Amino acid sequence: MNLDIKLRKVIQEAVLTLFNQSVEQLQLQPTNIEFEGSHTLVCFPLTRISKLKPEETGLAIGNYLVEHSGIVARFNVVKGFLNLVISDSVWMQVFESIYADPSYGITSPTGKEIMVEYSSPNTNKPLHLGHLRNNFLGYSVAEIYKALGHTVHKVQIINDRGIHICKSMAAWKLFGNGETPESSGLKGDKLVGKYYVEFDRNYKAQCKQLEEQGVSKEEAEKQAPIMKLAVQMLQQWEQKDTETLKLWSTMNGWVYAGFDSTYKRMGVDFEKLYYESTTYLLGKDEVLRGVEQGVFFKKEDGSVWVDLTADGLDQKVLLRSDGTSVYMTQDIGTAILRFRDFPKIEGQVYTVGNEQEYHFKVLFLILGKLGYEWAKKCYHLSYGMVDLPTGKMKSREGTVVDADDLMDEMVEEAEKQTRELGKIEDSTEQEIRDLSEMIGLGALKFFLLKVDPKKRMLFDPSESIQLQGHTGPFIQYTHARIKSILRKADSLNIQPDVASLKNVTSLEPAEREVIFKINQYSTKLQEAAREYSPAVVANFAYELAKEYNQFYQAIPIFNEADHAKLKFRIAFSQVAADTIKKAMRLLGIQVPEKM
RNA sequence: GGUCUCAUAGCUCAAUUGGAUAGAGCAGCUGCCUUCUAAGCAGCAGGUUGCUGGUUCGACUCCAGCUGGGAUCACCA
Repeated sequence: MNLDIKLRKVIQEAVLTLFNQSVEQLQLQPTNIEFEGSHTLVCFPLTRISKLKPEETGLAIGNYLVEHSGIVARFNVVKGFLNLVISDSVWMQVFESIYADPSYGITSPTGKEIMVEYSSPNTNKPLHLGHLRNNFLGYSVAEIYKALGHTVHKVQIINDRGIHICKSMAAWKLFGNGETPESSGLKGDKLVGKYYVEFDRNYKAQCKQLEEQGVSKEEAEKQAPIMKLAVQMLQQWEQKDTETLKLWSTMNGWVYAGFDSTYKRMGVDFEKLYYESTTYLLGKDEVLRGVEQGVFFKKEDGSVWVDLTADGLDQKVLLRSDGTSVYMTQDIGTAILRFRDFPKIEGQVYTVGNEQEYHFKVLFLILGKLGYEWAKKCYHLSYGMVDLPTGKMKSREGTVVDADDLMDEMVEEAEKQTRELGKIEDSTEQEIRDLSEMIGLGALKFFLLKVDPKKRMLFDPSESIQLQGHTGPFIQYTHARIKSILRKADSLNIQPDVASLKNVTSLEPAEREVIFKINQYSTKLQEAAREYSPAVVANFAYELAKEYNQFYQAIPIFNEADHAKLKFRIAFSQVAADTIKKAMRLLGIQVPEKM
């Protein structure tokens, strides 16, 4: 049984015995470093029950625990805080149970299913820094839920339809001269992105020219020939014009090939892809059904609305007067379709930036009004924007940080530092490149995941590329370091086993700290899932690595004369490395054997 | 303007969800490689938690107001 749970139980027992009353909630927290002990009971809330001063309450409980618990060796009371010292034999038991359990931290299947949506880019531009945060977050949240025994379906919706892709198509048709990814050597998404920029450039020039001829701004924006072409192509697309459809699917195909290689490098994956072009009509029936049921209403011009003023929001349009769908309509259809495809899922997690908070509030309310119980189990994993030192990323100002370029830079920097440190002399060129890839991506992922998803964050390229300190590579390094010890132990034929652990009766403070951290793993995992926050896992991995390094620096392992203790330290290092690896895996970060 | 949200060391982030003297990293300064990997460890310095009130044994955390950022409120996606 988990130590914290055990401790809570005996404290509850103490309170019941001493004060003749039961308590549900106990405030148990880690002890501050300046006091002796590992667990601290906050006594203030208990004074109502004990009818004693906080100090006296702590003293009474402390004495009881030392005498009856078999867990607590001694204690001290500072103000209203009862600091408990857990006996080393108990710490050893905790360690032993983790060590002996090969599936520690892996929960058996719960039978619960959820869906996680992430990425969901438009198909007119390459992926950028914002998508990286999105992808790493969504992927990691999915992995965290999997680790807790849930079945998770990773999906995305691809916005392959609409005026944005038609803009790229229009520009390509006018200026492309048949250019392809093959002919240009450009990645497909980059090529299509290039024509999107080309569209914008020409569109602006045409607008300006028209305005100089005396046309009003609004009129110019409509009349610009290139825009007229894009709009015309959208209409032709909707009329299923063969030639337009062909170009559309060709260019989208280029984009998907480009995205695929980027996703592969990022290490993210999807079980199923939803395409807007195939789902955009599905919401319409549901909306019309809603009109019949009276949850929506129709205006005189034929447009359909939902009234959310009772929920503190306003009225939203669901179908245009010409009967066509809006974005919201599509999302209604897609959500319902997903629950049909995966009938066992309890809910959905939408990994989408916080600028769409209002949209999802409305979406979930509407799904609830349509009578879908699962609407309550839908969650918008809303994350903050990634800012640059210069402010927001603006495509028109060319300040967008491209995902592929950024990964290249990070890996390049990792390789540079790896070679400078010169620890890899016996490695092949290929091994150095693989290692650099692992470190560069580890740095990037950790950087984006260590921050609370809800908060907007700053990406300063010069600082973000750091590989020391509170970073992924620091943790990767700690893992590699431990592996080096394990290799040495193996070569010395030191084989740790459960039996020899029984002969270890005392622990060094640094060892206790590491066991304490490792013991927190499952609690942290649950917290991360509850909060939809990989940052909890990231910071746990960092703290564990930090604690281990302190142990590593303080205690030379192989100098130990006591053979049982030596074996324990090898076992202990093994568990630390495994836990680091497991935690990092949930972030999508690999750890090396050597670095 | 309405609604939502954020503000913590010079910079980037934490703070066990109301608990002790608010912690890390980077940047700066000082030590530690003849011993298991110095991408490390130890230490110094750095704070009126945006401001003003309130709630209570206790507030970075909750409430109100103010200041300053950001988002959102389209028959756009």
